[in-house]
Amino acid sequence: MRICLSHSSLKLTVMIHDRELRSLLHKFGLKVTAARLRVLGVLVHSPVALSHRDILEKMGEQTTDKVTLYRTLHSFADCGLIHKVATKERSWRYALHNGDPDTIPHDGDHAHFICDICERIYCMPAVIPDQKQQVELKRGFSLRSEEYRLHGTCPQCH
Amino acid sequence: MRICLSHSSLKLTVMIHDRELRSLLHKFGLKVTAARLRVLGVLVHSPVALSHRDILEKMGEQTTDKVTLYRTLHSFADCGLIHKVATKERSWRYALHNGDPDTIPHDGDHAHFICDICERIYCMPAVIPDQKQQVELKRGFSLRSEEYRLHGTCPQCH
DNA sequence: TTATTGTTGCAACAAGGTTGCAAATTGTAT
DNA sequence: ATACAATTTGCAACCTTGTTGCAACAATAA
Ligand SMILES: [Mn+2]
Ligand SMILES: [Mn+2]
Ligand SMILES: [Zn+2]
Ligand SMILES: [Zn+2]
Repeated sequence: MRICLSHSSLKLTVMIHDRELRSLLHKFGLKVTAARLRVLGVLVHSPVALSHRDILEKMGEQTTDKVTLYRTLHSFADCGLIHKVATKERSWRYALHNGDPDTIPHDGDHAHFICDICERIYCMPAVIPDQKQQVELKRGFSLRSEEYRLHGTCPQCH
Repeated sequence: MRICLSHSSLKLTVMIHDRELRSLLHKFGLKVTAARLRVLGVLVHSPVALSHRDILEKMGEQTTDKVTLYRTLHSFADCGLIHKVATKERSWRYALHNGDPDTIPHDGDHAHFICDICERIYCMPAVIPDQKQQVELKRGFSLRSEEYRLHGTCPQCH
């Protein structure tokens, strides 16, 4: 089965089968289980970030319990295998962190762009507070974390 | 009853009673009803943004049905009387738009700072995408809206 | 192979929010 | 003041997203 691991950059295309998925789990220090392989399989084939419900539906026959899926997604996100992005509607989307891992670290604060049309989620460079904001921060605000989400139309949908 | 309408700026202090609340509702084109007066009364006396549950609790005796409260908050937010700010935990907080209305328009995109300690929500100046982001946008992304939330410690809690 | 530890499925629960509808209330026109 | 149309309210039922506790089960390491 042929799939594109990096849909947004369209740089590398690889064969993915059980073997690859197992080693991916290994690489992130996760035990290899049937449920995790199935969930990872779904994520790896999706160019867009999926909701819990989306994933459950895409699993079809091979479905898991919904709680197991929540727990699986948590462990994937905790170890950095996937990222978890909040939507406008206050629910979560999950996707392989498929940008260039060197330029877009999973754990650092970075912005996400969500396309109103195709719903694709893009990682954007880290936010650098502009001058005005820096002024505000100097007035006695100290920053611990931030969430920056951009909505609009992506290059593919223009 | 003496309350401070603008807690964050601490600029003007006014008497608020039924009369003022009614005219505030009028000003925003809303029918004056008992429920709205009661909800507005709670919001007007709070220096911090409140959740639906907070408001219900603060209404005590004079409580309304929870659905009525949701609907009331929606109409307040729709007409710009209050603003509705998402928290990290994916729930909503409601507060009078009590910054300087000239510098911080309700409807424009602006950032919110939420204090981890006191939970106060501050409106911050509009976000100006930094250079890197502008580059990304020029690459074919077009921006329609954004949500920018900052978390940390506010001046009052230092 | 077995022991240890992490993972799964199930049922029950919880928060936050919405829908449909009948009854009550508001603003307005007479 | 009265009547009317249009909104608003309360209630019950429902929905979505996500969590908890627990017993059974499976993956790894010794
Ligand atoms: Mn990301
Ligand atoms: Mn605001
Ligand atoms: Zn798109
Ligand atoms: Zn504070």
